[in-house]
Amino acid sequence: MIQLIRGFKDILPDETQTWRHIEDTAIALFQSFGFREIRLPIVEKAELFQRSIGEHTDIVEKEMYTFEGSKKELITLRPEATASVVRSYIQQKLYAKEPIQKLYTIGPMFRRERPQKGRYRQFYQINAEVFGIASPYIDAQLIFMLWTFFTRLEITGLSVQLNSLGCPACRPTFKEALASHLASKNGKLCSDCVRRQDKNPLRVLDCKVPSCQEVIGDAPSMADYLCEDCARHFTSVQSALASQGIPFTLNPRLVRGLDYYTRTAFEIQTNALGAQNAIAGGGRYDKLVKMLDGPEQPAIGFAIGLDRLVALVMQGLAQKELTPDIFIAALGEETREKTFEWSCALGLEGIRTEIDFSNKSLKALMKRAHRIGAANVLIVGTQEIEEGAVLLRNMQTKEQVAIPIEGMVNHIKKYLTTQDGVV
RNA sequence: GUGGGUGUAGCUCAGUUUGGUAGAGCACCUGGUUGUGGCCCAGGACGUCGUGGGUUCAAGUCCCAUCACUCACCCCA
Repeated sequence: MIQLIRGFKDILPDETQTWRHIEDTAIALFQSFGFREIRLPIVEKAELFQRSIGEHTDIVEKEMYTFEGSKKELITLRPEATASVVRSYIQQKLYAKEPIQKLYTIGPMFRRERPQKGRYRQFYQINAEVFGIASPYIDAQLIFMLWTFFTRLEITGLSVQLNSLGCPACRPTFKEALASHLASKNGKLCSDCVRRQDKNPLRVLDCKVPSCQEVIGDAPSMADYLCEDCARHFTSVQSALASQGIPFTLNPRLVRGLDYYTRTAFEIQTNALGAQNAIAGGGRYDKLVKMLDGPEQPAIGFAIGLDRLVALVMQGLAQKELTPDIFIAALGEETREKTFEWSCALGLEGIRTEIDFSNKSLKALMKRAHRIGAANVLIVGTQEIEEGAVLLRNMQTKEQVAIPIEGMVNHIKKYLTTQDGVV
């Protein structure tokens, strides 16, 4: 037996309803906030991610699926969407027509990590990005939209974690202060953090090793080092969020995994999925467009982890099964031609119809109809065809009525609507 | 990449300690009811015991390897 690849998964019909529901909810909401869909390739040049995400991030160092293309250039299965959106914004010169672009995209991402609950090597995200707006109000609006999204999905147990990562003007000062603090605690850091200390000291703030937690406890906080502009921006975001009643927690240790973030960073966390508690995250990346050879345009965006979200939604309400309105129980080969024709005609009318083409006893057919949850069974034997009327049985009330073959589809339509009215 | 747990029927699992004819419940099929579902009763089908090797007269059971799933570390959505 050929099995699927480690860390990948099939999404079966029992789940796809939920996926579609979530995607529909997101699309409807995002569109009301002025977002338009963009669809991008799932492969890009490796360089795009190296330059945007950062050489010294775990994603780039060890998690990307990279292979050699025909002209021996390195090609990567995208590990995230923002880089591609930015690339497209620049390459297609979307800014020329209108610098302000609000875009969303839905699709798979790939990272070679050890699979775990809520973590797959191919995982799905809904991304939303806003280009060309520097105002803190868009930060707040984006978070407001994200919060509304989860509210509409009736997800509970969520929190918004908020932080500011500063900008190139103030972050270096903070990095220095942090580095000297860490250096003073030499010997108390875990091996990973010793490595991070030089390359990316901010990451140490995120470490969960108890001994590191101690060191972090009295470490300097970014909030104390924000420059005037960043501080004002951050305050405005907070008051705008508060004015909309969005509950948020200031989390000075919230660090994004990608190097391109500046200023506002946020994450939506759940308490219901074990260790994989982040179901959405994002932030501002004001320098990235320029960094990738585009114009100087500010930007902000977020990503929602669909796999985890589906798991949450499935924990809640059971999804509605799509059950047949009509099950055609055809008795014997002599009825096949007619019942086949009717099943097509009913399907055309939007009536969910199921038919069994095998030669089974009526008992077996009734059993199957019951099993798949059919609301009604159309019983058709040679006798019915001769008499010009077939039997329609309501599986719940057990009531059976004769339906004339002449104009049958209309009769059934009428019957179903009165049925809905009664129920 | 590191550590723990688990792989036996379509599903949930027992059997592994102490090697000796592969099991239960649910689901499925047939019949009881000659053309009517759910409940009941009777019968039936379904397994290379994850895979490969080894030990043994004999392996689901012991040993080695390997794969997959799973949880945690790590990372992140």
